[in-house]
Amino acid sequence: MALRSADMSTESGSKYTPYCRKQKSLGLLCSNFLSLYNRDGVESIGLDDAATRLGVERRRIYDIVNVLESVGILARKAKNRYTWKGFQAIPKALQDLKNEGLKENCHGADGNCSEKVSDDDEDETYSDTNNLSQNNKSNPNSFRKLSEPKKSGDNRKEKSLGLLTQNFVKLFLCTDMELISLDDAAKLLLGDGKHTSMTTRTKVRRLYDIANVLSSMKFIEKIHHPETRKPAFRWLGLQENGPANESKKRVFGTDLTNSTLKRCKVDGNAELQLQKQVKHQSSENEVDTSRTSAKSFQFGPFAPVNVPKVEASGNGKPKQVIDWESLASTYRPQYHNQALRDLFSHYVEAWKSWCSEVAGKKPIQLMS
DNA sequence: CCATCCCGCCAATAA
DNA sequence: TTATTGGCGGGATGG
Repeated sequence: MALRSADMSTESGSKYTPYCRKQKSLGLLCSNFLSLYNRDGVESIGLDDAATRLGVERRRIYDIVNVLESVGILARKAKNRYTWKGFQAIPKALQDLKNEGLKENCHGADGNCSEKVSDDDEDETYSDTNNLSQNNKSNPNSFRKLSEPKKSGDNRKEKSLGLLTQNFVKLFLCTDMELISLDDAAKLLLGDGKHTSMTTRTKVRRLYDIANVLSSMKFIEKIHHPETRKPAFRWLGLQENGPANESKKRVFGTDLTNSTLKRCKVDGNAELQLQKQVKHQSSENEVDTSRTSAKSFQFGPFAPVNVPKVEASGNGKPKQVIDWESLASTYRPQYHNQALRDLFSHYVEAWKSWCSEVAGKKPIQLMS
């Protein structure tokens, strides 16, 4: 149902939709997802609900959810159902990842450790649904953890987006590499040299997906290698090193939220055709009329936060961080559902929560 | 050109 | 069986 695509028929006179790819990116979707569910008392998230409200196919929700789960924000509860853990769960999840990575690592006595972390099932957040040991005989391998079985005839779980995400993150957390290109990551993560062609290609594709999501959450950032000119990613999420207490101070760049509605390119007003069903009833989660007013933050009278390529906007300072609110508002999402409308106002709050709950500490640059 | 990565077919898995 | 999950790679988009 709802085969939605670039469709420009029906009226040969209207502005044909240009189809801006960025509007459909996983990064944007992630931002929207986060904004949508970071609200007050969200505890359970239904995949169908998410897909509907975000206006995307189910498949994309799986992508998002898998990577978010890898970082602790979500936890799978049941079929079609995830539990919202929130940003506060991130630090621990990352710490766990780091520990695991460190443990699994350091194989050889060599100083150089090119890790090949591989399988590792669900992260244990202790206080969690402890499933009963319901292992049936028909599952040969259920107990296996360390000692990478190089004969990975394993299930396809090894290739899951979630695991890839975790391993990717571990790379940043456990290695001294501060800049990692996706190509290198792919080679590193798929261990031995059994590829050479499409294997890497495919892996890199997945890493792009992951990187987009992680970027939208500001865990990583894409930059161009100074010398090599090649694009790579740098970790800028919170890192541990907080001895016992973490300072709850500022995080990444101060946000300046401008929620100026803006669109990507030509206005696509041909999107009302798919409004055949306008059921705006709150599908599943009851929408409580919580505080929606952007009380806390005032939108700075900011100009045109451009997005990726800063190109001399009216701003004199070339220093500029891109945060996802701006990002999201810049690319006018054309998902239907007017729930999206509130999202924008909630971006600010979401961001605030994120800042206060998580003690990001990498003192990345701040403008001003 | 080449880096990026969306779309959705269709196969594993779960109910 | 059907429904849910989600690898996987073609090929379009954007630079």
